[in-house]
Order: sequence, then C-alpha cells, then structure tokens
Amino acid sequence: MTDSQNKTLRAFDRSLPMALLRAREAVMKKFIPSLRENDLSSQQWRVIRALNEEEGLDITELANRCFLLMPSLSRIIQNLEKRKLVSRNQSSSDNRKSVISITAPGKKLFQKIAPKSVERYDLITEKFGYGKLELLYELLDELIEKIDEQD
Amino acid sequence: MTDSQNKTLRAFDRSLPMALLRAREAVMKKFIPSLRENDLSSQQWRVIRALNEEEGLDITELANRCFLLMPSLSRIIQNLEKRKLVSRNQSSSDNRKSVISITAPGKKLFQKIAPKSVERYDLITEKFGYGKLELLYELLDELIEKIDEQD
DNA sequence: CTTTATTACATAACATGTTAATCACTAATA
DNA sequence: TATTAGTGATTAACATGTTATGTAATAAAG
Repeated sequence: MTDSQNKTLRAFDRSLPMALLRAREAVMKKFIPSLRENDLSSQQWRVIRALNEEEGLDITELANRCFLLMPSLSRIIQNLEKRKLVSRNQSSSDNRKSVISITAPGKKLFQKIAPKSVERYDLITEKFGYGKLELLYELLDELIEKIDEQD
Repeated sequence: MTDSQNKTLRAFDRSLPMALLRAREAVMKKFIPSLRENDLSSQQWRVIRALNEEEGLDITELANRCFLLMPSLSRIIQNLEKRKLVSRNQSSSDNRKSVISITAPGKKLFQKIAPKSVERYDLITEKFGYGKLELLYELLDELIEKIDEQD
C-alpha cells in the first residue's frame, strides 16, 4: 500500500517544496558571504546582475528576469538608487515607464563580486559533477513545464 | 571555451539558485490556494504538519524540522496560539523550553487540508513521472551533501 | 558556591514576499 | 472628445527572512 493510497501525507523528507528549499539554501550559503561583504542581498545582486547583462530595462522586464514581484523590486530599486548603484530615467515613449540602468559604481561592484561567484559555482560543479548538474537543470525545467501545463 | 574559463557569469537560466527557486514556486502554486482558503501560509502549514506528525515538540526541534529560523517560528507560534490551533506548555525538566502541541481544532484543520495536498502531490507525480521525481529527490539530496562537505 | 559560558527563546530592526489598493498615464470605444 | 478600460508603477499592510541583541535558565569551570 502506497502513501498515496492510504492518503497519508508523506514526511518532510519527501516534501518536494522542502527538498527544493533545502537545496536552494545549501547553494545560497556559498554565495551569500561574498555578497554580504559588499552589503548586497541576493535579490539586490540579481538586479545588479540583470542590469549588467543588458542595460536600460523597464521595471516590469526587470521583475520578470529577476523573478521578483513588482512591490519588492520597487523597494529594491529605491534602495539601490539611494546608493547610486543604479539610475532611473523616464521612458520617452511611455511616461508610465521607468528605465533603470546600472551606474559606473554599480558596474565596478559587479566586476568585484562576479569572479568570486564564478569560483564558487565552479567548485559546486566540480564537487557535484557537471553531468549531474546538467541533469538537475533538465529535471527542474521539465518539472516546471509539466506543472504549468496543468493550468 | 567554457563560460567558466572566460570568467563570465552565466545567465539566469543557468543559475542554480534561480532554477531551484522557480521550481519551488511552480510547485507551491499548486498547494497555496487550498492553504489560503483556510487562512494558512505555507510556513504555518509546515508547523501544523510537523506537530500533527509528532506532538509535543520544543521550539528548537520544530525549527529544525520545519526548516524555519527561530525568530520566524517564534512569531508563527504566537500567531497560531492566538488562533487556538496550537498550545504552549512549559517543560518540566527545563524551564527555558516551551513544548508546543497541536490542539483539537488544529488537528481538525489538518484533517481538512491534508487530503487536498495529497491529491495535488499525486497529480504532480503522475504528470512528471514517479521515477523522475525519485531521481530529482536523489539529486537534490546529493547536491546538499556535496555542498555541505565543502565546509 | 560563585563566576562564566552556554542554551532556549524572544525581541528589534530592516529587507523581502504577498495581496490589495491606488495613481498616473495610455489605449480603446462610443 | 468624453468615457471607459487597461497598463506600469507605487504604496499599504501584514507575514516571513535574516542578523544582531537581549533575557532568563542551565551547565561548566574555578
């Protein structure tokens, strides 16, 4: 008789959200220290990173790329703006839109942190195995795909 | 030449924390509606669930099982206590400890929600495939293990 | 027994997650 | 053109995440 058949909720060690959360926390532990040294949260880092990849993004686009909700992002941008790491400009075509860009100090900070992140990522890849990591990405992508199909 | 060799930070679609976050969000989307119907957050549900599994846990143990930090859990318990879903007792052996138990209404709420959770989980298992799900758990466990070994 | 260190938990302060409401601007329609 | 609907972004309100600090009780060391 399976768990499912007897309608018993499986224990936490077989809870998918918990398993994903634990894995994420384990990975983040490796990256957060170097971010904290530079007074950045992981969310702020995501924004800096996205803006460094492509400059001049409106806030909605930035929210999609960084996987942040608009209210969170709105506050994060205000914070980064005060610290002169990003700047804001009105869109000429649509006055509702703000176009956010990374500043020179922002780029400098990115250049400082990025190599460390690459290092940590390489360590994880090495220890876990490149093939397994690729397999994990595939499984995660497929999981998301299948779940979203249900809607 | 690989990304790693040229020290370029990979894009978000190959960011492990982001991939894990997206997967988790996708899964949670399936469970959150039935929790919200009963005015529970996913964290509150984790606590209810842990206490239903084993009654009378101190707060430190509860934090470990639910993967919550003490300050969060402290507030969550105060909230659930007000709503009479859990109760608190002093430990007789150690006056610093609080022993938390689920109440009768708490159990009733658990009984109401649990079957729906099982259903949703079964749907995901069916759509994604049992074998792949097991493989995913294994990979996540191994990832955590390897990362923690580095410390 | 007294001092010190540790443990269990709570609180503070601030950032983020989350839903709802608001506001300004734009697009669509009569 | 006036009305209405939709969109981009902010703000509000509350829960949670996170680090630091505080407090009381216990354990360990002297």
